[in-house]
Amino acid sequence: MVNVKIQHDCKDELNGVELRATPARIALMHLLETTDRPVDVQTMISFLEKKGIQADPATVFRIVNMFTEKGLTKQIQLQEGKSRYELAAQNDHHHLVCTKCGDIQDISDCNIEVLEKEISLKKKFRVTSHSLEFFGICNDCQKKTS
Amino acid sequence: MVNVKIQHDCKDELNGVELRATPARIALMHLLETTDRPVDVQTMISFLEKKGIQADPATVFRIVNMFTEKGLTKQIQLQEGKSRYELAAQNDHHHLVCTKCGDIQDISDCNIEVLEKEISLKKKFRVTSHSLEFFGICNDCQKKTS
DNA sequence: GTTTTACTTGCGAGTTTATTGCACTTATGG
DNA sequence: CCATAAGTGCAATAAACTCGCAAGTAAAAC
Ligand SMILES: [Mn+2]
Ligand SMILES: [Mn+2]
Ligand SMILES: [Zn+2]
Ligand SMILES: [Zn+2]
Repeated sequence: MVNVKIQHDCKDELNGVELRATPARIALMHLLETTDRPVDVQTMISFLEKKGIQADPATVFRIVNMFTEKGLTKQIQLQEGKSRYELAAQNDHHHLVCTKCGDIQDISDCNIEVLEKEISLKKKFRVTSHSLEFFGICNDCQKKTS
Repeated sequence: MVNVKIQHDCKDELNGVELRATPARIALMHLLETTDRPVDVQTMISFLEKKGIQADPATVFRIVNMFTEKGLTKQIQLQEGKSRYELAAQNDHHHLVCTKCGDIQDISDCNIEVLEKEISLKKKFRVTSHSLEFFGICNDCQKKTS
């Protein structure tokens, strides 16, 4: 009974939101499920290439837009002039971005919700989402002599 | 003694950071000083045109980069795929971005510093800056029947 | 006030990120 | 297996932004 669950192929996730399970989409879902940081389109293209799936940039842009539209992924922008994508299933969290090595870490348990409520009341602004990012130097980079 | 202080020409601010006071720079400093929301490059170009100063986009991009480098302005990105700029002299604050009309309001007094300290300790990440934006529907847009 | 010089700008070319139309291909349901 | 709707590749296009270089100008030196 070893290896009964060989490796799921994301077919269900994709068909579940009325998207066809194409090689590129399956591979990208795997990538997103196994990566601990938000992924940009260029990284996706390289990843697909390594897997033997050549995909046109236009296609990958269309895929991530679809994924986001269907609620599979969340699009985030970390002041880089490009978008990154991560699974929407993850609970609300934010990021630590190292301005030296580019490392991106998740942080949770920021009780921003408290702030949100204050804003709703004080400013009469109906908050639907927020983005909070911290920039600085990660632990590793602090150790490096530079 | 009316109108003794005609209208200051930002020459001091500019020369103070070793930048020459050119017409475009002076006009843009005025714009930034009198606008209550972060300004993007296209808006700057239109503004200059209205003032009779035609400026090449490359020049305006260079100007805002210089301003930011010299510490006159802060560059911010509100998930729009482009940068906006506001005076760095303003105290630390964040923004409410209406996803309907594009309105941008300032918010201050978010004690993010508390969070920053926690992160420094827990994650050993040296925070140098942060970005916090709330997206939603502004008061005016809530009233509109849509 | 004129000259000098370093700083600025305009222009053109080029890069990166992203979108769109259209013909061709493929996943999916029957 | 077939039909068809959905997806993809390719080419064109667009917006944001950068860079080199020649020409222009602000500021300082005379
Ligand atoms: Mn994340
Ligand atoms: Mn502001
Ligand atoms: Zn780092
Ligand atoms: Zn609004």
